[in-house]
Amino acid sequence: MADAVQIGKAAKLAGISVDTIRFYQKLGLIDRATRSVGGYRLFDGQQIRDLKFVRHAQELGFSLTEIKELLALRQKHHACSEVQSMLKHKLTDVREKIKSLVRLEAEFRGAMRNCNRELRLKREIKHEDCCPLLTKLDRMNGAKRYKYVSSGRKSGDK
Amino acid sequence: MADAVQIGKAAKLAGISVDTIRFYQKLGLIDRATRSVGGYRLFDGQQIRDLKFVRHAQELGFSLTEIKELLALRQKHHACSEVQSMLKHKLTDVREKIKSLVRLEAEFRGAMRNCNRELRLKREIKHEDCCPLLTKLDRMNGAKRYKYVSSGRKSGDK
DNA sequence: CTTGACTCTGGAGCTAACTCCAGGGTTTAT
DNA sequence: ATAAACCCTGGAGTTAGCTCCAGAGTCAAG
Repeated sequence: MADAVQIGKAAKLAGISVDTIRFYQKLGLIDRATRSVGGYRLFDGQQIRDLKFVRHAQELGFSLTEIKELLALRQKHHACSEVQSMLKHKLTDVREKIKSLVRLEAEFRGAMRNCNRELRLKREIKHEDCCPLLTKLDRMNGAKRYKYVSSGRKSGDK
Repeated sequence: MADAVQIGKAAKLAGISVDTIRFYQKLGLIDRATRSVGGYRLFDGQQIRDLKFVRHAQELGFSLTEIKELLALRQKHHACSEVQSMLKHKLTDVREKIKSLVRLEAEFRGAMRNCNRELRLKREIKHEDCCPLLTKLDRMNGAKRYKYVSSGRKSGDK
């Protein structure tokens, strides 16, 4: 049962980088890591699971701060209502994002269709009308502001 | 037609902060701003529209870098195919995000339902089982990694 | 001609979430 | 016993997208 692995292995198992694990530890996200005689961090199954927990929660749109709270809630394993209220928030969030994105998708699809059609009729039109996307962005009636970032992991992903 | 406004007014009209406008200008997003005798920036209708364009494009998930490209494409108003390819990319992006979020929403809803049911049966269960969300995060089979940020504008929004 | 509201510049600071580095120690295999 | 492959710490750097500030100039009103 003493499945203690060093940070490199842990990183591989959890699917994050060594530096990131250390970074999480600095933040206090995961702390109770034991050390080997030589001072190496040793991670057991539970801690690997914690790391994965962090990753998954991140995928679900929780910030590291929120994740810290979640982990805390989990420690005192109860407080269902607190988790619930975070959940409710997140759910609202997520629904808004979905709405915006669905609308966006439709607009993009529409823009593409127009674009294609007009490319086909190319010679007959003034070219400024060719890119309805740009026009659309010009005219857009401001949606509720939200942002998301393009999913680029810079490296450590190889 | 000479509807030239100063930066403060422009900011209000475009719905962004003065500092942000200057920041965009530094980035070269919008540059051809004329100046008054005293050196004040003056924005005309087109530039206000440009600023809104930036804001809208941001809402749609374009990064400032991408927006710069979009604006460039717009300048040479054609290059429909280039816009198209950005569009295609974005569309894929957006679809992925929607898929993740929809899955996420379902999970959240499920978690909430469980949570409620179990709260109702409270006395009969061991409390550790109460928060299926946490369990779920523990067990999750890693979705494709992506991130989005919670839509907080810090200030300048008042 | 003074006051107050606005604007200018350059540069520092901020948040999130890492990422990288130097200069060292540890482990393991040969 | 020495090299290769790990690991350690502390701290600096990165990216995106702002936000804030000081010190100074501009403009309109009274």
